[in-house]
Amino acid sequence: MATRTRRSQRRTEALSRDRIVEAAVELLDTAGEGGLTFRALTERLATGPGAIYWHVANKDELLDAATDAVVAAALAADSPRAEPSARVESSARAEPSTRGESAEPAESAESAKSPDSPQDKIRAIAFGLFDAMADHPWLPTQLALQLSRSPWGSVTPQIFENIGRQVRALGVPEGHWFTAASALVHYILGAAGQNAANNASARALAPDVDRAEFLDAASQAWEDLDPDDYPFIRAVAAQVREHDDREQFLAGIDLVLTGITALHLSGEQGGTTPSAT
Amino acid sequence: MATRTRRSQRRTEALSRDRIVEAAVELLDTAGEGGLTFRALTERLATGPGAIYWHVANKDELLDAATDAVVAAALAADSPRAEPSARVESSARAEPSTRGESAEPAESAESAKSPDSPQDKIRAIAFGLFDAMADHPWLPTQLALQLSRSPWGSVTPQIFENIGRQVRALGVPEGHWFTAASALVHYILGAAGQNAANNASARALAPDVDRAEFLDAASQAWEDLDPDDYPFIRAVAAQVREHDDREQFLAGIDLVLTGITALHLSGEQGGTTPSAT
DNA sequence: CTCCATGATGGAACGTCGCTCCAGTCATGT
DNA sequence: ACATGACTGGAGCGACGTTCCATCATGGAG
Repeated sequence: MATRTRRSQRRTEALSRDRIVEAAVELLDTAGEGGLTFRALTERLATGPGAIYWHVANKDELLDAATDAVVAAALAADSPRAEPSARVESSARAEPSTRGESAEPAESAESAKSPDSPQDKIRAIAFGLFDAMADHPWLPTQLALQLSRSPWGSVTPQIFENIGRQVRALGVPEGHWFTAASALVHYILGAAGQNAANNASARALAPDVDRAEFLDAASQAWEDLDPDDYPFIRAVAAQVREHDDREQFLAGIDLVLTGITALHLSGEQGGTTPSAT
Repeated sequence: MATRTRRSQRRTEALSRDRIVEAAVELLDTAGEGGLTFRALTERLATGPGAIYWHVANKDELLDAATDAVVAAALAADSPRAEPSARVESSARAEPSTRGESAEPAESAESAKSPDSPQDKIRAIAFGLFDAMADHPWLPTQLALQLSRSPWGSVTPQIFENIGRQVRALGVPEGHWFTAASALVHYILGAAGQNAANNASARALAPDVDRAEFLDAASQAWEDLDPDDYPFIRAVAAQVREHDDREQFLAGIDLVLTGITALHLSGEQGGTTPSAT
C-alpha cells in the first residue's frame, strides 16, 4: 500500500482504494444492498474490473472495507480523539428524540450524573452506531454478516474496543470485562440493527406512508397471530406500536448496564443467579 | 395448505416442500453456505428447477424455511422434555464454572431444587440455540440475516415468543417485557452466533488442530494489535484464551438476567433510584 | 371406460453476476 | 531514449438464480 505517488490525472483523478470504497458506499446507499455490482462500480468509476481488482481482492473485501469505513466514522464521531466535525450530524439527530423523559436509566452504580460518565459514553457510542445504521440501511446486514463470519475482522475489534474501554472505566473487575463488553456489544448491534431493519422495511414498503402507519400494520400482523401459539407476542404488540425507537433502545442499554453494575457490585463473590432474594 | 393427497410414487417419493427444505438443510450442513444451489438441489432430488419453484418462491424463501425448521427443532427440544441427553450435556458442561459458588448450585437436569425456574428455562432455550448453531454452521449467518432483514418473519417471533414467556414468568412488569425480551434475544443470538463462528473458523482453518491452538492463535492475533489503539482488546485477549465457551455464554445470560430482575425489582419497590442490593 | 383440466414436473435457456486474463498505457529511474 | 513495473480496462468464462414451456400423472365429469 501506499507510496501515494501523486500520479497525473490519467483520468479525472487517479484510482485508489479509498476512492473505490467511497464509491462502493455511495452505491450501497443509493442502490441498496443489491446495487453494489462490479459492473455498476466500473461504470461509476469509468474503469474496468481489472483496475478495481488491483486495489481490492474481491467483493467480500470491498464490503468489509465499506463497513469498516462507515463504522469507523460513526465511532470517531463520539470518540474523544477525533474530529468533532462529523459529530454534528450524529448528535444533532440524537437530540430531538423523546429521550430524556420517561427513560430514567438505571444508575444503580454510584453517581451516573456526570456529563461524561462511562454510561453516557456507552450510550453515545450506541447511538452513533444506531444513527449510522439509519443512514446506511445496508449496514446492519453487513455488520451482522461480518460478526457471524469473521469476528476477528477489522470491524468487530473497533466496536469491542470502544465499548470495552468504557466497561473498564465503569470499574468492572477484569474477570468480567469480556462478559460485560460482549453483552453490550451484542445488544447494541442486535437491537440497533433490528430497529434499522424496521425503518428500512417501512420505507421500502411505502415510502410516503407515515411511519406510524407501518408500525401499526406490523403490530397488527403480530396481533393477528394465533393466540394459542403466540400469547406473549400478541401482548407485546400493543406497546411495540407506541414505543419510541430511541427510548426503547436506550432502555435496553440501561438494562444491560444495570446488570453489569449490579453483578460486580453485589456479586463479586458469586451469586450469579439473581432469583429469589 | 393443500389437500395433502397421497400421491403415488411418481418417483421414489413425491416431491414436497418439506422434502425440499430437508434436502436444503442437509446440503447446507454438508456443503456449507455456498453449497446450497438450485442446481445441486435439483441433482440431489433428481428433478428440475421448475419442480422446486413450484413449491418454493425463491432461494430466500427456501433459506428462510430451512432456518425456520432448524430453529423450530431447537426450540421444541427444550419446551417439552425432549431428549434429556442433550440437556445433561449442556448443563454438565456449563457447570465447571470458576464462579459458581454459593447461591444456587443445583443445576443438574434431574428433578430437584427449583426444577424449572424461568431462569433455567431461558438458559435451556439459549443453549438449545447455541447447540443448534454448533450443529449447523450456516445457522448464525442466516439467523443474523433474517433478523436484520425481516424481523417479523417466521423465525424471529418463535424465538421472541419462547424467551418472552419466561420473561413474563419472571414477574417482569408488562411495561418492561419488550425491553427485557429484546435484550435477552439479542444477546443470545449475537453471542451464540459469534461463538459458533469462532468454532466454524477454527474447523475451517485447521480441521485436525486442537481447538485450543486456534484460540491461542486468535488471541495471539489480538495481542499483536497496536497497544495504543487497542488496549482493551489486548487486555481481554488472555482471558479469551482460557475461557470456556458455554461458561462465558452463560455468564452473559446471567448478566442480562441480573439486569432484568434488578431493574424491575427496584422499579416496583421504589422510584427509579435503586442502590443495588 | 374415456377424456381432459389441473397440479406437478424437469429440461433448456436467459440474463447477470463475480472474477480472470491479458494486451495495453503511462510515469519514472537510469 | 527506453526498459520497467505499477496500473488500467475490455473481452470473456463459468456459475448462479430464475423463467419458460412442453410434458406427464391423476382424478373428477361425462
